[in-house]
Amino acid sequence: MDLVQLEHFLAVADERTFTRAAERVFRTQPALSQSIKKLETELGTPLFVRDNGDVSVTEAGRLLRDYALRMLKLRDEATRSIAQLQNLEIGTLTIAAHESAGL
Amino acid sequence: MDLVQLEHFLAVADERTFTRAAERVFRTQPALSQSIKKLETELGTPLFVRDNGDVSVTEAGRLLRDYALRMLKLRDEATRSIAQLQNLEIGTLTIAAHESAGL
DNA sequence: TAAAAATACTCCATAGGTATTTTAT
DNA sequence: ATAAAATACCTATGGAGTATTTTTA
Repeated sequence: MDLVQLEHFLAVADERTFTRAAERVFRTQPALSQSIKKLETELGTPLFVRDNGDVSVTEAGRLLRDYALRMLKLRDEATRSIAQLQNLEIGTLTIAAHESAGL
Repeated sequence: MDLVQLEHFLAVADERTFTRAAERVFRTQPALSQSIKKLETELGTPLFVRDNGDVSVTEAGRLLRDYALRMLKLRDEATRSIAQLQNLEIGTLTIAAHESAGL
């Protein structure tokens, strides 16, 4: 299980078709099918039911969806707060330059 | 950023040397150095300070550590709860077999 | 000098693409 | 007959290994 697989999984869960989900994550449909299949194999259970008309999420899929959303949200938070920290550091440097120039 | 990189990162943060961390995650030292470097490049900031004796985590590293722990914990939780769901389903199937046999 | 980290390079596993077939309505 | 998913096959990227060179305590 990795974060890219989880993005693929969420795309299919949301779009309810592999083709549309593939567009959303900028992959081809076969690539996405493989990605999902690999995840299902690793977890040992199907995440989607394909036999009827459209694609629907299984009970295991419903469970995973919640965790996936939380993990991806944490990743985004982490990225943003680290970027913000860098901005703060740059800001501090600027002020320090001002002060030493003034003295 | 992916979950494997985060495991590598946590190993270095804990062990405070790339060599020991590499053993812990069953990789070679150069592989681990590359893995960390790639993460640092992506985040645009160093995660460790190497210039003194041992390896210590930077401010950005301290931030990331918290998120990494939470993400990996969620992954483990997800895996376990899906596995548990499967056990429940197998249990249900067994009972159903019992009942239909009994009737 | 003796540790550990960085660098150079090589290789191969696999993620992802194209082409095609199968499935279902 | 059409649209979507699965399958087959191929290629290229990059993750990880071995060997070696810095680095620093």
